[in-house]
Amino acid sequence: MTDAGPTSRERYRAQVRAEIKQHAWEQIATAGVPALSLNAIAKQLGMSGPALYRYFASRDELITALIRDAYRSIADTVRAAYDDGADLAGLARVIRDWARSDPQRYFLIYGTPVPGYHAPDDTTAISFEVMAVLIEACGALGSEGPETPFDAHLGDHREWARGHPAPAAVLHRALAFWTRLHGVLSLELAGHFAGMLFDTDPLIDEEIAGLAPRARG
Amino acid sequence: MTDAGPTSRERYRAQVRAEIKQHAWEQIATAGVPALSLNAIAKQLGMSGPALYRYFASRDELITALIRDAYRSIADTVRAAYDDGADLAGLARVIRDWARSDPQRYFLIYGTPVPGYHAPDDTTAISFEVMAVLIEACGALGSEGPETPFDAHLGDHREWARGHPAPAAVLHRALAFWTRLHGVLSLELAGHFAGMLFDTDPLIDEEIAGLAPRARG
DNA sequence: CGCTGTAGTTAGAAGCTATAACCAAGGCTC
DNA sequence: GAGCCTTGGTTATAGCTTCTAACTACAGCG
Repeated sequence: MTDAGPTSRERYRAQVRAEIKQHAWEQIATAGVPALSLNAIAKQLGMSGPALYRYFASRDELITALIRDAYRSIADTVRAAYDDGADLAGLARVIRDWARSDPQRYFLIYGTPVPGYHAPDDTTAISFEVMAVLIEACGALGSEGPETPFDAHLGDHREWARGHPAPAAVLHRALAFWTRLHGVLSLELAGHFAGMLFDTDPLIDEEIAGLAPRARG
Repeated sequence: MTDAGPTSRERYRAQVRAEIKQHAWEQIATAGVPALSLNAIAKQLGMSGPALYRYFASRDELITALIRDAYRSIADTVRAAYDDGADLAGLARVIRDWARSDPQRYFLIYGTPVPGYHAPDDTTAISFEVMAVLIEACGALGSEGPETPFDAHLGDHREWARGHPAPAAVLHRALAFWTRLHGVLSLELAGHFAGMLFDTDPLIDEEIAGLAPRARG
């Protein structure tokens, strides 16, 4: 009992902040980030306008908190799946399920960037957690086959992988996993496949399966 | 001289509309779509507020016009490159150059969707122009190799390609070209490779080169 | 010359973010 | 327990936004 834990005020504050974020997610899911209104959230919570600024200093700070939570959520999801023994195909499946469960949350991370905005450092750290899992999962596939020029280039610039000691071909695969999955997923979620009545799951599966070493020789 | 051509009023109107869009593009490029302000544009043009509504009925209508122009621009760019003899690698190059020249314009088409918004029909028609070029360019690669299950699935659902008679494997390749290129490009333009000091061009080149028939067997 | 339609104006409603000033109540210290 | 001080809430207000309404002036056509 050296630390008395959160005080009742702290607990209340955390509770209200959570409720605010909850309503914010609902607004974003139904109308997108531009329509997010602090005023409307305050009314929904029964308090009037500026009271909300006691909990979030600005609209940007609220959105930043949402972005942080989104990163945390996908990183935990990917980590949990990997610890449960998921391979690359399995990781692709949990990520696409995560994205489809709330497309606007996915786009909050991977969608249109705001020119001025710079994500806080800790979110890039969380983002690397995901990349670390991908690299490990790609490493399980082995790395025979000749090294391409781009492999060598990546091997010389592995600061983006925090200097991860995996073979360059593995880094390349992790990167391609990310870009291929995002390519299909973001176009699908953005509705660019609307009117295209095919099933996107097999496309994702094939794109990911194509990352296996022999297919890249 | 059966048609007297545009009257001076029509020419003036078209001119002002063009100037409005010009300023809108500048605002979007520097601050993103959410910061687009009709009021600010009107002031920049020396007219006061509501005058602008004589030219665009609403903010949404202006944005829709910009979206239409963006689609028109990329379709013309791709078409011109193809007519100049560009292959898939060349098409990838012109598209990525087009996107990098104005990332926010690219994201206006392929970025975060607004939940309620539905693009007008003619833009999807323009979008198909691009797809038609991609399908033709992919057809030049030939289509030997076994047909995958997803190939067959695509062949049965070719309404998205307006019933284009290309072999299913070719349709598949055009689709993968689009998703792979968008995957790398959108992550790069969104800044998710910031801090990753490698060159993305070779990654795009390899992803596109990997579409060649023998690599998919 | 006169009429009509168009381009512009100002005023104003409703909404937003955000700040300022104020008030009530809960918890900590003495 | 009394008093103070932090915290959570209020209302008022500034300044911005989109957009409508009502009005004016002008340009072009018959």
